Amino acid sequence: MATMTRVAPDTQTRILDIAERLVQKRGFNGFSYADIAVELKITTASLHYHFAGKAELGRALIARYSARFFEALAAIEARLPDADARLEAYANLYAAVLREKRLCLCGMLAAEYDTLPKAMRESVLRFFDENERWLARVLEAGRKAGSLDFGGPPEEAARAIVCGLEGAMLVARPYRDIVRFQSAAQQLIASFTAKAGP
Amino acid sequence: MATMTRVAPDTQTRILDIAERLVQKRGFNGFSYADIAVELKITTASLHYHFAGKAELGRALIARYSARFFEALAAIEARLPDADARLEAYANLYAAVLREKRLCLCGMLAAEYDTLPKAMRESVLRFFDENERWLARVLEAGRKAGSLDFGGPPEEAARAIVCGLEGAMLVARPYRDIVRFQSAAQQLIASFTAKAGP
DNA sequence: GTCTATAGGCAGATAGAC
DNA sequence: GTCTATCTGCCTATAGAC
Repeated sequence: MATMTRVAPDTQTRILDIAERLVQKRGFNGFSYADIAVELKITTASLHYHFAGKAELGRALIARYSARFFEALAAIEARLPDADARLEAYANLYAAVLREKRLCLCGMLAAEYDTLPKAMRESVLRFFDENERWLARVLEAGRKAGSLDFGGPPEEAARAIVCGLEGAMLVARPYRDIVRFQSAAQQLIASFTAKAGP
Repeated sequence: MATMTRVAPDTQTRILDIAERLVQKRGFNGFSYADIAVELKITTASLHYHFAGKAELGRALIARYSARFFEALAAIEARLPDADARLEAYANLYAAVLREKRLCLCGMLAAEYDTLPKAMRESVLRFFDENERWLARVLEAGRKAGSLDFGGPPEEAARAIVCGLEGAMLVARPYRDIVRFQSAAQQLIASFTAKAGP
């Protein structure tokens, strides 16, 4: 069992925390080592001790972000048995990010994809892939159980959900309007939910 | 009546053409005056004669892109009387952009919103606003005519469509997979289309 | 691990000649 | 309109001391 002790985060972790926020808010091309250094009150030279270059830092960011996200998905499965509740919880993961006025890390990197170091590109796509696989399983199970209703293969439905939620974040964020996101997300999920009735 | 004569584009237009492509592919923070200068075979100093700074260039890009987009919307209305056909044509505008491996200009700028010169921000939001207004009118008319079917106010449905299409471009582009976009767009539109039936 | 110092490059921008 | 020349600033990155 994990202990409850919270130790102060080490330098590597703090670098990742700051860099993650900067990428999600300003993009990978919108921040510099200097931004991190100022906030952490160390020099840019010291940053290079922890991460050889921006590309390596970027790779580490995606790896940590993905790992945490997939842990959150596992937690949803452990906590909620129903497919429709799982879908709602999934959308709430996105909402929580938006509430901090951030974009999904990989959504932001998708926009900047053409300018990313090669080492980062593949792992951005794998993030989406794994999201879609998880959603497809949820959707398939929900359809079998009768709580969800949609036509076509669950993989395609899963892709539409990822697209819809990423897009809702992208558009809602500059308006600073969480309601805009919630509305789009709710309509999206509703279009996969079985209608009660005759 | 407009003449059929195509004159060679002037320098301003060529600058805008190149810059537009660069922003849609690489982002506003992902290209420089030097990139344009090389391609146009003039110096960066000359660029400053046509556009005082990058912010002014950015403003001009949004203005031209928006104007053309709204012209395209007017053309759809002139050509297609049915709401469901108009929706499909609307999605095809996005698909045409994606086919050139570009993101929507304002979708890209939405991702970079926090780093944009102030002069550019407002016009990005106005682009989305006007898209939503147009869609809301189409949706409302379609519901009255019976070709479309959805619950809630047309303004909210319109927002969900903009979000869904922007997101589908964002995610599909790094995969270089137009089918991924088409699938998401089709599901989205289908969720607003009246079902034929008993 | 963190620092100072510095390299080398690229960014956006301007002055002034033609 | 376009050029050369130049500026200032920021960027990533490295060498080497502590």
